[in-house]
Amino acid sequence: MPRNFDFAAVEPRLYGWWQAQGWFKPECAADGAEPYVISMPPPNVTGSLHIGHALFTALEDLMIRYERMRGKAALWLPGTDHAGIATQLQVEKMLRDEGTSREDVGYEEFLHRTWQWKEEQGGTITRQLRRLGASCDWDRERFTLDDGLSNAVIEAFITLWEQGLVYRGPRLVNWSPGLQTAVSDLEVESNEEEVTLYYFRYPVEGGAYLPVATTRPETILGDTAVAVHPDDERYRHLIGSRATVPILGREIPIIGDDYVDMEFGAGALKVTPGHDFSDYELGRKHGLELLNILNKDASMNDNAGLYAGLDRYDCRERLWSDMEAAGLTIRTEPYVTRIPRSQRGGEVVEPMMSAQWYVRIQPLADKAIAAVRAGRVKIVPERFEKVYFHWLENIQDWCISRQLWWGHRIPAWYREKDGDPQGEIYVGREAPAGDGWVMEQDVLDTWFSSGLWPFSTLGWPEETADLARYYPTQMMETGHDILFFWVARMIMMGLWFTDRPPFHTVYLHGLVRAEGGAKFSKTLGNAIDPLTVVDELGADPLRFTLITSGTPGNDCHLDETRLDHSFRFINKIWQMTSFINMNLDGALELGAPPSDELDLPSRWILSRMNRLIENVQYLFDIFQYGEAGNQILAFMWDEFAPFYLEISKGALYEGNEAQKTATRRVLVQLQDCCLRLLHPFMPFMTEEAWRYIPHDGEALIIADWPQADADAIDDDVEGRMAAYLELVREIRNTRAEFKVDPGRRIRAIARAGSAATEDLANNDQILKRLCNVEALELLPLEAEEPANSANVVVGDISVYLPLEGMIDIAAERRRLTDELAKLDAQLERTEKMLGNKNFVERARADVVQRERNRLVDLKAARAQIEERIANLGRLP
RNA sequence: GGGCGUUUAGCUCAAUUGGCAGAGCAUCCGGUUUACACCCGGAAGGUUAUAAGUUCGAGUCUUAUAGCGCCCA
Repeated sequence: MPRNFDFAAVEPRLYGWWQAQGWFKPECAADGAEPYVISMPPPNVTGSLHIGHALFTALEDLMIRYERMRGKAALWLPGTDHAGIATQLQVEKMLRDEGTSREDVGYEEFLHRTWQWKEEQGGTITRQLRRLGASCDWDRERFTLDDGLSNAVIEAFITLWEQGLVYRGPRLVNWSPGLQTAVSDLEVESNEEEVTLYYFRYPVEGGAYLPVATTRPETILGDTAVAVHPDDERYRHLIGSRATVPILGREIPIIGDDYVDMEFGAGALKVTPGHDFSDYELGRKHGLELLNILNKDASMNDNAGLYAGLDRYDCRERLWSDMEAAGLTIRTEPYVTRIPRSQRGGEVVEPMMSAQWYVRIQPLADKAIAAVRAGRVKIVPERFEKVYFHWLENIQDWCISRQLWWGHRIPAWYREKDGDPQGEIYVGREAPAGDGWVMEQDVLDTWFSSGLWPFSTLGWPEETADLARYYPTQMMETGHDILFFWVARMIMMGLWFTDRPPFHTVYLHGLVRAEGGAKFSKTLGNAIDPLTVVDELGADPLRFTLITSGTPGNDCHLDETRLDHSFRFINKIWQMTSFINMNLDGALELGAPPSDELDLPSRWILSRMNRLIENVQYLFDIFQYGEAGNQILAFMWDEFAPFYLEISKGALYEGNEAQKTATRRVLVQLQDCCLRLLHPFMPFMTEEAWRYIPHDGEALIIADWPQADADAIDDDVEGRMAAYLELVREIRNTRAEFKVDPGRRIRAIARAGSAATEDLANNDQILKRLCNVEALELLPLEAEEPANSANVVVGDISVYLPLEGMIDIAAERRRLTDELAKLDAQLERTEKMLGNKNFVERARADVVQRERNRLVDLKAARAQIEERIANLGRLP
């Protein structure tokens, strides 16, 4: 067995082997196995792997490998998303770099170039997922723009149209001037920014003025009213009069509405229904004219009069200085408000009137709410259900059309009628018969196709065998940041089109952030590149770190030192395997011998192991994978390796054949179990290490998941062993305190009498191997206590360590007095608890019993130490 | 403005129904002990943000306050 785990050589070899054997496919399970399916959240086809992808890969592969080991027909279906806006932006940038543009090359050529780009870049991210060990069924890989999925998108759109749930019409939309497309509410991010608040005078008929404040003066040109609060003593007499739009001289009404906030600005409100969502509502309520003053690139249009053609911000400046000259300005002041920006381009989005396609979403939302309420879909952690309900209960119709070129083209045709080029609309797979039909240019929101993902990838709307067997899926694992974008829409669309929720459980992970909560970003240079980590440390440490660093739903702040720790853990396991491997001798019967043939340490460690299996099972059941990983680590690093494995050297090096064989069987059993439990966390090292210990089966990836043996769990054995290990710690502590050379083997003497002491003497390897003492010597009860000794007490066990020439009586007395003080403090606490009638009567029985046992132990230890101090007093 | 989360060791995070607050990293001391120096042994480090309450018992439950973060207006 190699001295170290050579991850760079092993990882590709094992991955290729697993895949070639067909173990990533659900068909490798036994006939009739229950399916377990995860649809992979499809990454952007042209993207490359970042730490967020690594997190979902680690989690989903863990789930899939776990269920595969449990005998399920496990299917992790991979794929990629065409990611309309993101990809189009990338290709446009490429064209810009070539000195050309989307418009210059034209529609056909642009699509051609984008497909070309997809072919070149498309394999990158899926290759990178493989490096992490993702056990996906690559034969079933899908792409949102492939034929099958495009067919599903068209089917879904036409169905919704026929059901009257898709409509087209002019609405105020979030318009992205740079991208020249509408975007949905969700794609707009509003954050507080420092801007300027402009105070100015609205001339009113009769020579008066109304003071108004705005952060967007250019929209004055689109005002169609001024509003004041009907209770406002200052201005209410003006309701019904007319005001004049500055510079343009257009007359508009002054209206009264209690929507106006009298405290804001100067108390009066300019109303721009064409470029503000609140004003739009106000305008509808009051029957105001709706004026559009912007072109699609956010330059001013003819409605802006002499400002036509100016960019929106140039116009703002020019208009303000013209108003200043006209004496209409009051003042400006710094102001903090939320500015809506496009999630993709980062530019300021303008509300603008535009004809778009919408989904009437309420009927779909109602079903989605009901499904979660009824528990047909479970969201982990549960608190996100509230967020989900709140969003769906206040949902707005979904704007699904985008003025992009890259995406699913909406299957609609227009024909001129009564002078309106779009007077007639036809929706269908093919252009209708007759002349003059022109196909819709708009494409669908990327999330429209993503919403169909769990069933479109399995063949829907065709009734395929895969759809029948693997739908609905079991688990949807994704980030909580796309709960609305994606998860809610999948649930809506799944219920609507298949009448079943697309998955049973939603597991939401958090964002991976840098230390201190900073966002990872390339520009900040604080990004951890998963591929660099894989190159340097291997995939396993990255996976283990990501899984054990977080809890469901919470962002995790990734501490890079944990990567090193995971790497060292993996080395540790390799070394443990290596130790077992080199102490084998020929064929070995698998499984531990029956407990009555085992020594105390073996029964102890098997009890601990089975308790671990129980705990891990419980934690997996409640999706606490991180804690499960940590518990396995703690078991191996804090119990198995430093105690059992060390103690086992006694039997292996000095024992008889029966002892050797029994110990080997226990060691192999332990390591086999740990490797199985860890396989979903760190598939490569565990698989490779497993080959070096006796095992049953072809590969760990398809080995059985461990089951706890409740009969092996023995509280009595664990209690006895815990006391001895406590004694070990005390002896080590004492040695350190008296500066005994770690290499020096010392004597240890106990007086016979307690059963525990004799039990310990029968297991002399414990003290011998763990604190470098000779075998425990037993003195008769009536014997004198050994001279010049330090004394160590745990419960009713008292051990003397003769340390000739090293013991300072005064120091020993001080040490024992300190010890006594500690014991007294604990005694006081325990006695107080047990003296409390309420505690004894009301606390759980096992808790009370534990305190009673503690009291007995503490009293015994105290008596021993007191005696010892008294004896010290008699020494010269 | 409404909602959700969060605040635990210097840093990053744990803590199964409420039952003696734990890891890793960093720090200090000591070690080439035949699986591992990618290691081993020992030490130090905490009024669990603050204030009340419920309870025999609170990091955990309730209420209020403050800081930080996210979501929705």
